[in-house]
Amino acid sequence: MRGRRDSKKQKVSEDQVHVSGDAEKLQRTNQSGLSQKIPVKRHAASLGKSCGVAHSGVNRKQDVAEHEEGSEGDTPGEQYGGNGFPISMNMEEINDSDWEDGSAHASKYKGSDSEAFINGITVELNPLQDFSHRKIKRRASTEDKEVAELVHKVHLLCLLARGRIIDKACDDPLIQASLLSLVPAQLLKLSEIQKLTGVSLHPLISWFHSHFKVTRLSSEEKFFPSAMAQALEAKHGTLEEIAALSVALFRAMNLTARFVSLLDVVPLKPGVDKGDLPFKGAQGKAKGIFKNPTVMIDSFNPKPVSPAQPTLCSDKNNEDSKKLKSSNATNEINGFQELKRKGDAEYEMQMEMALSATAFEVSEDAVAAKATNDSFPSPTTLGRITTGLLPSSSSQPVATAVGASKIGAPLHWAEVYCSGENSIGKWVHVDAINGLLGGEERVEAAAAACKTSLRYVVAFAGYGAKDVTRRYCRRWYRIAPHRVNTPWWDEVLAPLKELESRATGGSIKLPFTNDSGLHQEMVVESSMKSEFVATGSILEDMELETRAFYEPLPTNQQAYRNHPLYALERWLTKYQVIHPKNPILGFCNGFPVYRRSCVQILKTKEKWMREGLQVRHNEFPAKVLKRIDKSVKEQLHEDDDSEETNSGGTIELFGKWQLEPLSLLHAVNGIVPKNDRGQVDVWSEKCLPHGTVHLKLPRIFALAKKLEIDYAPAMVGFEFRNGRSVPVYDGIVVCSEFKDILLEAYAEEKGRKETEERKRNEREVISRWYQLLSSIITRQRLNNCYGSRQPNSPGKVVTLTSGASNENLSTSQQHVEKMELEQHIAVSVSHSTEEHDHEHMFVTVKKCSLENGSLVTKRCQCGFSVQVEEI
DNA sequence: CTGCATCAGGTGTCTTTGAACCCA
DNA sequence: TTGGGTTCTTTGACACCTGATGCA
Repeated sequence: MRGRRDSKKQKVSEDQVHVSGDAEKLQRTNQSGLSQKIPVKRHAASLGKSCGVAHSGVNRKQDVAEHEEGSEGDTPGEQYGGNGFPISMNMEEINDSDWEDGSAHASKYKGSDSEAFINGITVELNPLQDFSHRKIKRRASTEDKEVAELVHKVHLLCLLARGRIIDKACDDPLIQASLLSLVPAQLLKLSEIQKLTGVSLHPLISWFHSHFKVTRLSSEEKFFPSAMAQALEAKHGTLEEIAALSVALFRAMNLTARFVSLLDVVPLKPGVDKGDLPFKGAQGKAKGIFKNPTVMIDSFNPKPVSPAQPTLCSDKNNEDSKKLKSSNATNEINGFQELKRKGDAEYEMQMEMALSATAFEVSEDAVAAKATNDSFPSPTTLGRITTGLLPSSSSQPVATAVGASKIGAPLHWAEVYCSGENSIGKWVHVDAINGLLGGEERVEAAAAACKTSLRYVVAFAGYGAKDVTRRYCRRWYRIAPHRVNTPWWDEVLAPLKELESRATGGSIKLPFTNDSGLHQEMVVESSMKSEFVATGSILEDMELETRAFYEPLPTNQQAYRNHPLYALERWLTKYQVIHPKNPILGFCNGFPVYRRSCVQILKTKEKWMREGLQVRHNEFPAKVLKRIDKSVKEQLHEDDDSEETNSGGTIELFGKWQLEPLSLLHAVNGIVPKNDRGQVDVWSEKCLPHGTVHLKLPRIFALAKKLEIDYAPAMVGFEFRNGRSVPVYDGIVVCSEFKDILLEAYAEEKGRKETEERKRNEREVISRWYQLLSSIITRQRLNNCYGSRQPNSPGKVVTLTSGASNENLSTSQQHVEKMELEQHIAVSVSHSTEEHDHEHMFVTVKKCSLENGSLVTKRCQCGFSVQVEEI
């Protein structure tokens, strides 16, 4: 509670900061010599309110509320509203939207408006406040999250595309040939080694490391192969270029090599780890994601520093190593000896337990790698690059602290396939820039030390790509939440993986000849290629997947919350249970750690039934929950003795291991088996009782009832309406034998209803026309008797002004009839008016019988006729 | 300074089976 | 009188996530 109270206090304080902060804006914008306080007080006086002067420690919102109340309808209030923001604007909105974005709004109040704005608000400056440290936190909305994810994905795709471009450049035959021409002859023998091992690569990497330097962090916007060629010529360039050159060299020497890139993508979640945003330091130049992530550190201290200390050139390391010793408590000279922190011992023990429990042996290589870890430089050492060639008068933005911390993050390196490693071969990490070999275990730590999160490590070859992050991370559970959803990523990589797989496996390399200095690459595709491709790729996949099994157990309980492999009982939800409770992989703070696969989801019988499953007989609930429900409470009050009520107060949950396929009831003698409510729950077709069908036709229940066929309403789900969830019904369930009868009857009934409806409409139309014509006749008679010379009557077409005449004439047939009648009436009336005083004498000419009477057609000698329906 | 444990609040998801009244 | 249709009113418990805080 204390913490909560404190946070509330802080909130008030923040409000005060807002006021003061805006006062600062006013101060900034009110450059015309106006005092900061005087106008404010003047306005306060004009309002006659004591709220005028803000008093430190008084809630600003209260002040503003009072202010609004007092200024309602007043001119000052209108000024306030008109200059700052509408007076009707909710102050909460103002808090949320306006105060936070100081720079944007500051400009809004410049000029003549500023004074009026100041008049409308009461502030007091607190010079002791440090506004630069004001931190306004806003919870990310769903939209923010979606946007962040989209940006993350786009950035990822851009970096993938970039990697492919670089990879393609590594295959450039000219660059490869040029590189080969530089390599000493004795090193070229490397290509002849049948069973290549990491160790055999040492001389080559050493040579490369001593000849090529990283001198820039960001590349110019230049076509990459050209930039690479220039770097080759100059023997220095960017990280990307030098790493790509190393890959090109390996490929030129007929080694199977990949260009590997750590994709430093913008965070997946909004507002997370903003310091790591690759483009943040670019001073808003909005070109970050398309450039090297370390672009913002272009012009850090140009003091010439020796290149990265290679493991293989250890004599260079001493001095820097000493610096390291003092600067990085976790590292020692080339030793990277981890500090023995609390929990490390437990970690080691758990690691062993996990390994034994998962029955996976740590390969000798892993042990060897661990052993060789001691020979790698620290992440900080990795960060050293040569910057002496940078112009001291660079106009590039000065590096930020955050950006600077990213210097030296391992972003690009190579992987060389060493067939001599293991019995099946192995991809070996080769960082020729830093002279590192087999240092995959170090990459994560080095990246972390340089504030670069290791989330995606992608290997490029053959214009394809493959995610090899697993190889470089030790704690996948930490990375996984920061990666994009797996299906999407897999889908993106699938075609690229195929390309990569084709390029890196299955080629048999013949001994090359080096005639007249020109390297002849002879690669003969083996007839077994496809088999090897599949095997090699799958083996690597297996290797990467297997790493998950010897991932160490986290030492903190929190890490088990969403750990993909391990689970603690305490983090289970109420609908989860551990089953079976073995093996125990280890302990965390005394709590047993289980496999995630042992976490079972529990559901009620009803829920399982919806999935076409039912609980086996004599199975006890895996878990029983107490239901705290209003209705149950009420029920308990009403009927304390009922056992049903007692059981209704709990929820019995069952696990998947207690289930069997749903055995549905059978319809017998045309009777549909129903539930307690006299209905059938049709969650899916699986839930339909045997021998029944679901007929989804409107009002078919009425027909079933009429035909005395047994049926049950089909409840297909629920919808929330009027504050409660109500069942949704769709059609009925009847026995299969009645299906055809019902459908036929339904069709027949439908036809009958349509006919009935049509006849009814016709009768209605006729009736209305009769009314119309009757009124016309009456009108005509009246005209004849009393107003035959009225100006608007003679010779005029009678228009259909009757309200009834326009209704029910929607069909085309009716429309035609109407038009015909109009003509008829027009002719008749016109004719009759020509006869002046003619009085119609109707003679019955036609009589036809109807259902409820007869239709009589009467015609006058003048040609005017009417139809009269006699009932 | 960092990482972890704990707590509390915000947010989103899942839950779920009327009753009164009118009218033909 | 009865059965069918319409209208009324607009949950709340809980899991999960996140930020704040204290502690080692």
